[in-house]
Amino acid sequence: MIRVRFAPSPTGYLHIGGARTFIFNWLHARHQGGVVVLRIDDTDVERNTQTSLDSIHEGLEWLELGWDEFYRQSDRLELHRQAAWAIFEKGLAYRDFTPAAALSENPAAVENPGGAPENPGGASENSGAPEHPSGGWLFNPGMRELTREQSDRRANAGEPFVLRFRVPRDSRPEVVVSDAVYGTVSKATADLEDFALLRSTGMPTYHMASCADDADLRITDILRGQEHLANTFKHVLIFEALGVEAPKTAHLPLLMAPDGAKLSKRVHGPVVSVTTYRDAGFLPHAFVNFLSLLGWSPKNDREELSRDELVELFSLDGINRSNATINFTDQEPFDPKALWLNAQHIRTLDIDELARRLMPYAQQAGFTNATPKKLRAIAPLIRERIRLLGEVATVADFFFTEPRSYNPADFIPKKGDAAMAAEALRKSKEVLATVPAFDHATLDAALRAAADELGVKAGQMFQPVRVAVCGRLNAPPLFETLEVLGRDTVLTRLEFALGIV
RNA sequence: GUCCCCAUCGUCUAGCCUGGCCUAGGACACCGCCCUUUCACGGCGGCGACGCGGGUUCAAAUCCCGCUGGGGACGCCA
Repeated sequence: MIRVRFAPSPTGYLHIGGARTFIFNWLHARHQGGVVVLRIDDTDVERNTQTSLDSIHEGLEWLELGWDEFYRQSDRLELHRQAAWAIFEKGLAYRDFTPAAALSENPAAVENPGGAPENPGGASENSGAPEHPSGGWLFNPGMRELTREQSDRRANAGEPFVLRFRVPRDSRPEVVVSDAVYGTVSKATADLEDFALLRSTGMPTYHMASCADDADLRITDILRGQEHLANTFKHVLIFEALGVEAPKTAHLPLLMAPDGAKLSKRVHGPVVSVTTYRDAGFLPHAFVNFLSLLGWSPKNDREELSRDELVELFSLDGINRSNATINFTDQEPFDPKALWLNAQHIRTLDIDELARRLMPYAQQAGFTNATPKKLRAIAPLIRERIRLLGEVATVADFFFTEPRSYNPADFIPKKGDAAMAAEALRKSKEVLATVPAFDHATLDAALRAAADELGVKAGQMFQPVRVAVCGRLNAPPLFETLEVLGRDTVLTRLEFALGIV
């Protein structure tokens, strides 16, 4: 049984990259009838916020995909600590008593945490910490060699320490990872630093908590962003130290912003937030469909895929290795392809569902008279004309409110003048006041006959009427629109327009 | 700086592993035409890419090497 997990840390809202990782996990699990675990990786007490946790839930729920099991790492700290000490007992980890403060006093360590010496010649005087022959911090001096007795004595005396993994640089040349996407990737142990397992506060680090939980929750497959590929070497070491089999991994290519950098909440702002998509009127599935195509392909030229098709077609083999750029600007926050896919999915919705999904957006637009019945009547008229559900506000406004600010020039038909427009309006009003029924067929016949009588083309007849009832040049088909609006409203607007032309 | 990864139209991608069917396919966007009472939908067509340089081979987008470019990771963050 496949078991996957999505493990966000509650330090910001759910963004597109996180959503995609979740979607891939979900698809991978559902494809083979597996289990989806949602695990909140909240071991960084300093940065966790309830707002963020709520945002993650809100975002994931909106996707309408669901998950099967839920955990919070903060509820499982004892497990993580036990795992860390078990590694210590095996001699595979050691206490590092180097004060955290000493490190932050070192300007180079703060401004240049990567370890690249700004002044190579003076690097050694910075800390005296062992560095990789070609740069890069490996471990703090003296700590690795402490005997168990010395270590215990200092710990018992209350001296704070962090527990570090003892990377076996002497006994083992490299760590090899077999990734479902990137293939066999290896890293020399000489390039791996002694990473922390437990902080001086006793809290587990991400590496420790993540691995201990993956083992305990029997996670079989890990799908996550490629930024974690380098961490995987450390994790392999932890799993081995724990004596468990490491889960299979599949690292996903990163989602990039148009500026070329990794998508980030901090620099790219709300345009990458899942709720921004929801609020604008994306259909959850269209959003899922769009993200599923970023870094993955069914390889059969299909793009519009239903949820079942996605589950059916999804395979790790279809995941690419190169990063994908998602297009957005401050003015247009949505990738044109996402917009197109959303429009496509809107068109496949049946009218009742479309009307139902339109309701919140109509209310949001302030259309207090929006009823399910009215939206049901309008939905077919705008289904092919909106890309976002939120566009109901601008495309269907005249169904709910009186048109304002007419542009008199709009009334003038092609190859016509104001007199022709006024004539068309007068005639229409006369005909529509007496027409036996207010339905498409009757309206069509009556208005065309009226145009003939006036000696104008149908288009010249319809344009002034359309502008009178809709307030603008471009609108849904005229007869259906008149039908939905009803005779009284239409007559009133025609009368009003007559006063403008 | 060190390590790891990546490299096909503006963007998302197919093709690469198992060289020839590739005068490189699809989609979005853009442009044009058609349909049409406007808009939209739809249909048709156009524009547009194998980063560079060496190899290997009868033959390379596909294999190898180098270069360049891009990204990521190097924390008592995740």
